[in-house]
Amino acid sequence: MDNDVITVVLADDHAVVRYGLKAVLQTAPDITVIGEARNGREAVDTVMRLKPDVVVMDLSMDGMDGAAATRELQRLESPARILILTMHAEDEYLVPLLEAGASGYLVKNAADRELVDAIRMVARGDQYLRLGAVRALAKELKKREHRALEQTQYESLSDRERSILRLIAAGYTGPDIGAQLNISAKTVDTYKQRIQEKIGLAHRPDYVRFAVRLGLLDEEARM
Amino acid sequence: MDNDVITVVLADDHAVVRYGLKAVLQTAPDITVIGEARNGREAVDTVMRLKPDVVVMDLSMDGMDGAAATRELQRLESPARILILTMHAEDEYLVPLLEAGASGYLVKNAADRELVDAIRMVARGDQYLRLGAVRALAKELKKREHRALEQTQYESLSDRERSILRLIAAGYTGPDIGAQLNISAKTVDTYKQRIQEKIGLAHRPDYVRFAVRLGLLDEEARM
DNA sequence: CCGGCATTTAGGGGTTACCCTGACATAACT
DNA sequence: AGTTATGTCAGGGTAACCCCTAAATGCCGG
Repeated sequence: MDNDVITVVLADDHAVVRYGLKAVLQTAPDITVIGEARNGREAVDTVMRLKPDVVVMDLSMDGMDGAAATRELQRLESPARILILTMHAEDEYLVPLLEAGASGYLVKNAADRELVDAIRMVARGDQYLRLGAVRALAKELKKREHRALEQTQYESLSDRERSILRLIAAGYTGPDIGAQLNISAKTVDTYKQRIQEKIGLAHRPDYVRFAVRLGLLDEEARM
Repeated sequence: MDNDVITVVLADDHAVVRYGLKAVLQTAPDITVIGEARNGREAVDTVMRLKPDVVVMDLSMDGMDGAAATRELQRLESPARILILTMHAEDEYLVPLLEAGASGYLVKNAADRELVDAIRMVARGDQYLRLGAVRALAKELKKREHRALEQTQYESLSDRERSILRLIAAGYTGPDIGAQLNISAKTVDTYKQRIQEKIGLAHRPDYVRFAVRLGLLDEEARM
């Protein structure tokens, strides 16, 4: 857009972090902070209004988070480059962010210099990724695909089938489940067969693994 | 120590956060930042050298974390007051921190004003706790006690008994377990009874809840 | 040194749960 | 009106579960 100054909008729900980022970026004469946002919603509004070259966005914000805001921002006509900041090296968030259209990914404890470099790189249109992030990419992609498949399968079940799946995984017997739901044990049998036909869960270990991966058992076990 | 100026040391592994904190604290004339540290180890050294009134410490730092550094600092002759900063409202860390000797606990997205107030309070010797943190305290204490009890119970079992417990919770039948461990299904029955006698797990749902709370199922379900 | 005590192993027999096949009712969508 | 999805239930054979009893091993202490 302009070859002289890189305009930046900061999005982070912590005022101290925004102060710190501004302090760092003031040391770079070719970078100017033209706006700030306290959450994803504000970030979208501010970016639409100010049209910066780069958005420096926190990964975890209340309300609309960094990933959702990134997706939203990519819908604009001339989308800004987006550089994601994250507190720790949580590579499991990398894939959906890149899918959402982020151009870079940086840990907050990186050197000040690294932030400035990253902003310049994404402003030029390059991607900025830490070493190691790329390695985690392939592994993570596979895991997410499989988890997404299972989630879809789970959602394809009817309400009753989902209840029976959860209760079987939690270890209840057919008759127990019938008593809890006020239906016959024989009816529970039928749901078991439908679940097997639909998503292939045959024996109890299959149920338990499936439920653990989708986090269905955590709620039941908390006191 | 002195009734005029509160001396502060900042400990956070993110330079941007330290910049931001300094910017906020410069607005308070009665507070002076006299030192900084990038991790728990440095924090201990710096505090021993400078003897500040208050240490503002990040919860999560590489190497020695905030909790460990807090414990360390409490060993000094005239220990500084310690104010813990945390990124999100993770109340589960509250109890060990207070045990370690922290005087206050503050989320980073709190208003700037709140940080200044908190520093003044802990400098006076008062405790600063967010509302809700105290409420979470009793609940958290109970949960920890119960979890510790269950962990002790689990460790009181023999190796074989632990194996059978995990496999039952994972959903395997007696004969399946026997085949996996090369023992008779009848032997598995015996272990079930012993587990019931020792820690009171009678039916499968008891096994599943127990195993979920101790995290025994997570490893099995990961692909 | 030997007699409890914990651990691992196993069988018999009664009760219960599981699996498969088949069936019917309602609502929704075609 | 016919198909599909969903919720409900039953019968009967096979398999698992539960309770009681009991053997062999190994270890620690009187």
